[in-house]
Amino acid sequence: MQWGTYNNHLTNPMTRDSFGYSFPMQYSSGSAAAYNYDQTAFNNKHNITYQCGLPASCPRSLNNTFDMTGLPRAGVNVPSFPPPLYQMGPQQPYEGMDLSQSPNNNLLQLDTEYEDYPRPIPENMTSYSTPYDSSRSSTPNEGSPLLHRDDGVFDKDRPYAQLIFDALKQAPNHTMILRDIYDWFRKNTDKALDKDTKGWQNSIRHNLSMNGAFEKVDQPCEEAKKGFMWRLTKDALANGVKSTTRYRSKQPNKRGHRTSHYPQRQRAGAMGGRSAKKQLQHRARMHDAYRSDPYQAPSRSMPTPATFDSTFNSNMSMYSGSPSYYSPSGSDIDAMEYQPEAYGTAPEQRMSQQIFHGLPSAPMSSPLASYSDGYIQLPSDPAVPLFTSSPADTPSPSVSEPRTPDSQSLGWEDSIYGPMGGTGHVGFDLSGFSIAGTSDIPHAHFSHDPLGNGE
DNA sequence: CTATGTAAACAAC
DNA sequence: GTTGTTTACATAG
Repeated sequence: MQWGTYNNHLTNPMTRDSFGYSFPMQYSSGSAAAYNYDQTAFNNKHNITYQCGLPASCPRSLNNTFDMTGLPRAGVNVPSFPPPLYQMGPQQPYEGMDLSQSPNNNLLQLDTEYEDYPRPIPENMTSYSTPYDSSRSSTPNEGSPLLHRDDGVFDKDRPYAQLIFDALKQAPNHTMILRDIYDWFRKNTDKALDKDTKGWQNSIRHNLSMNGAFEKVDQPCEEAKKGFMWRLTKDALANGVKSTTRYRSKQPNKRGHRTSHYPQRQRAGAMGGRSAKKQLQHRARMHDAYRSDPYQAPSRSMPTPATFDSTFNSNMSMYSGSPSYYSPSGSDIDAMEYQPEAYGTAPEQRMSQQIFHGLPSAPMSSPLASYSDGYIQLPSDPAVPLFTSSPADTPSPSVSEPRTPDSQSLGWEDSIYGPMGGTGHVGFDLSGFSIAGTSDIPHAHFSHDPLGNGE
């Protein structure tokens, strides 16, 4: 695990206390208030999304509440600004820790969840507040305690995913637009030194798309050209960014098996454009339910036996009583990537999930049929259980089973989990959803309106 | 084999 | 042209 060699203390522009928590230097590190902070006030529903801003507001606009670092300006009272505890850095498995040898790594981090992520946005914070001004007439890092170039803070040899993680981590709400990420790279890395090639930008986009640590924010910016905002997932914030490869095809490289020069596959990018459109259309409803998950691509095959893996972490929080891995490549990192255990669950429950995480599971079957457009077909008979334990020869669920790796915006506190360690019961978290149509419509449509704006 | 970087096709805007 | 998705391929280890 290459990243295990990185010293996060150096790369993280936070101070780190003896507990491994990181606080922005601007705050008092190690204060009793920080450790004993009552988080209940911040355990509210997190209907705050990263709005592109109030009308006529777009990401790059700064506001008077926060400075360019995203921290409150001096003298500005921001009552709802997250407490220092919110600024804890992730318990990243650095310092030589080998993730592949620690499938229960999260067990060591039971207390590191972020109960309210995304963090609240102050009322008077009108928009995404970029630390980078588009004019770039000056160096936005000047005077900032958070950003220091040329002092070794940013390791220039780290992979893109890590660098993007750093960029987003220190951005307000851990959210940036692509161009700001570009700017961050220009300022803080050497990836962009070669101005003749745009490959580094391509790589950034590739990582944003392919790495589950990054997610698009629901609302596209009003200036369409700026695209969406990208945000760290709460999982990434808690556990750090992981391999982008995790999200790549597990299909063996068929190189050399071709009989023609033309690729025997779906055209590269064909899914991209169309799915992007689909996502635009269904974003509010499905909330990117199937973003960046190659396992559910119709062109891919589901491994057998038909086990639901723990990465099936949909907005419905389909949760097997004994989650199993889909890890065709045998990677433990894969298996732990999207463990839902840390989100909104009590420590003891998470402990249970941890305990059961590694146990073998019975194959699950489901009458659910789903469609690549985000629709899901429910059994017409409500008596039909949605999931049951099944013999291995039971047909597997569709490979296009909708799932929600992007999970930040709703309901993850309210997940209704099935009995842990049971025999295949599952819980659905349908909070935030409504079903358009009637119960006897097989082709039910899950809609989602996190902002309550109507659709 | 995995992790990573890069190129590129492609769609939408 | 930009943004986003996806696949392919090369390379290091």
